[in-house]
Amino acid sequence: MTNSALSELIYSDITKTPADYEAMYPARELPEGAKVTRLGPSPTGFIHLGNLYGAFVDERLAHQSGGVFYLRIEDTDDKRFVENAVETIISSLAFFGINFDEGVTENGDIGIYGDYTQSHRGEIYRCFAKKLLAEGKAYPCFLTEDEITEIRAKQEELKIAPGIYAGWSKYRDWDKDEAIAAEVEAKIKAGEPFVIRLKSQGTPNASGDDIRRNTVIDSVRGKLEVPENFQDIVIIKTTGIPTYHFAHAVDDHLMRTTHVVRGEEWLPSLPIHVELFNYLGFELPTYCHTAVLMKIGEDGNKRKLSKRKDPELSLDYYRSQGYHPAAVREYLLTILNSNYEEWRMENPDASIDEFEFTTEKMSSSGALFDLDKLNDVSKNTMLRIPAKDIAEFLRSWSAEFAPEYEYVFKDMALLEQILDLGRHDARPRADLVYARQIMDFISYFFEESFRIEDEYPAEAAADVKAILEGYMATYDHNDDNGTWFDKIRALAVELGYAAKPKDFKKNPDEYKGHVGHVSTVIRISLMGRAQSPDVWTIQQIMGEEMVKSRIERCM
RNA sequence: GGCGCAUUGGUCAAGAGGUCAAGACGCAGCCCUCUCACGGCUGAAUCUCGGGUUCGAUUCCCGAAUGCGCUACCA
Repeated sequence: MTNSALSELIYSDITKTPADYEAMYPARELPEGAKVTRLGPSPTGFIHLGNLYGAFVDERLAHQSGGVFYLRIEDTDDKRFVENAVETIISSLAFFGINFDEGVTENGDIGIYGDYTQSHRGEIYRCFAKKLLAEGKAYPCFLTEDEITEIRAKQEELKIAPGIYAGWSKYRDWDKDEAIAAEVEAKIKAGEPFVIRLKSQGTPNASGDDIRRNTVIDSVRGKLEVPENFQDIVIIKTTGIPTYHFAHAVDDHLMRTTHVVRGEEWLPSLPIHVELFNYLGFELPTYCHTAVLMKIGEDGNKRKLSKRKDPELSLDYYRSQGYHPAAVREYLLTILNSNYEEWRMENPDASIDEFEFTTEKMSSSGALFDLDKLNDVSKNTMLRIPAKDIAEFLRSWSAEFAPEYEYVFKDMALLEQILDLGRHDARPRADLVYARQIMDFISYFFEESFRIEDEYPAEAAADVKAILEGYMATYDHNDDNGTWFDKIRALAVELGYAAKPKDFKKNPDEYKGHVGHVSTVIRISLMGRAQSPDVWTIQQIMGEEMVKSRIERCM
């Protein structure tokens, strides 16, 4: 039996040839330098910050170069499928501003390079597997799980590399032994299960200078000396479904991907991919192996690493806390490109599209996720978003994650005023970080959530009634900020408090306290807390009626 | 165990064979100030370790340590 006969025996149903697919999926006509990238999530629906991080690289690379960014569903692992995962993936990413030009969408595929779901592409993979079989670059392997375990045990004993490679599967060299050839043929005809393995040309267990290496340029890491592969890895599983490695080679070639962005956990399998592309006669894409994002424990600053299933790292966590997508994007960019932050300081109002993102500026060591930094970036980002937009954002956030705040959105014009408080001053306030925090920050504006949280300052506790009565006696809602405060100062002096904090500090024995203490009494009566933005401005937003009723309530 | 990748303050990081080793977040103090925030100033804090190359290494080389990853018919 020849290789070709074997390939026919196994894949008699495959009538197309690789050339047919090459013709079906011609090279893309794109401007010079345009990059084609893809995101290939498995459909578990679980997206974390790390996925977003990688997706950003893909998205920026493609859209900055006038290229194409497409979504391919990598569902070759049948055990992992979760219902509605695709919708979740698309909507989560869209929420953070990641949009695809091509590939899988909620309403079917877009683009001529499909199908974009790997489980629908079986025929294509088998066609290329058939080609490798016919060329003697792959072989059917009937080793059972038990046999493989046995082989592994033996290899461990010998202290050599585990796995199936030259010398370990008798099916590898079936064509050199008539008995095995006959066995293979009989097994296939009998319908026994088997996998297709790559027949690697590498030298097993070479060491030192004997290891042949290929030079691959990684866009993030620079020059990589990739050792040659010698493992006969599985390319088609018993189920007829390809492994990631094989699907990657076939898909990224046929879909004409130019840049493969993936986490550094793929680095060890790069040798396999180099050999596969080589065998298949495909041009190697440009790889961008990104560093993995790690996490810092919220309790203290213990260094806690984290991969998947960490709720802290889940995208939904940030959505439910109410971080604005622009803030998360901004944060990700600052850790993605070391020169971004600097650029942002120089171009505070520029669109992120104007920033030239490069893979060379990416760090090759993993960054720890830093919540403090996110919060800082967020409050500055919020400053650039109009109050009207923030109000809308909060409303949709509340509808999805925190319906208990419904009352906040009864009067959107009022909410806008509240959110804009102090944001247009010469030195604008940066109080707004994320939705949950904002809800607390503005809670005193609403009767539903107003409550007295802080105690009156000790210096003025005895005079609360006098202060509030004095305040009401001269209160005029039409006073301007200056007049209003002059009255408080006068009241303070009248009651035996220093007009300025400095006076009190100099002669603490001459006064009960200072204006600050007096105004804190007013502040607490109105806002329930000792710290807040400017009282006069808040009063203007609250309106005369609410001001008076709150003060009187405390008298 | 083997292999791969990584290693500049607490965190993110710039950086070049000779620098007082940028900057940001966080922290501390001071200033501004009716509180807070904003802003300003100041400060504490870093080149993982050991060899080598060199007149000189944080920077180049080699080891080690540490961390992470891979070592599947998972991706």
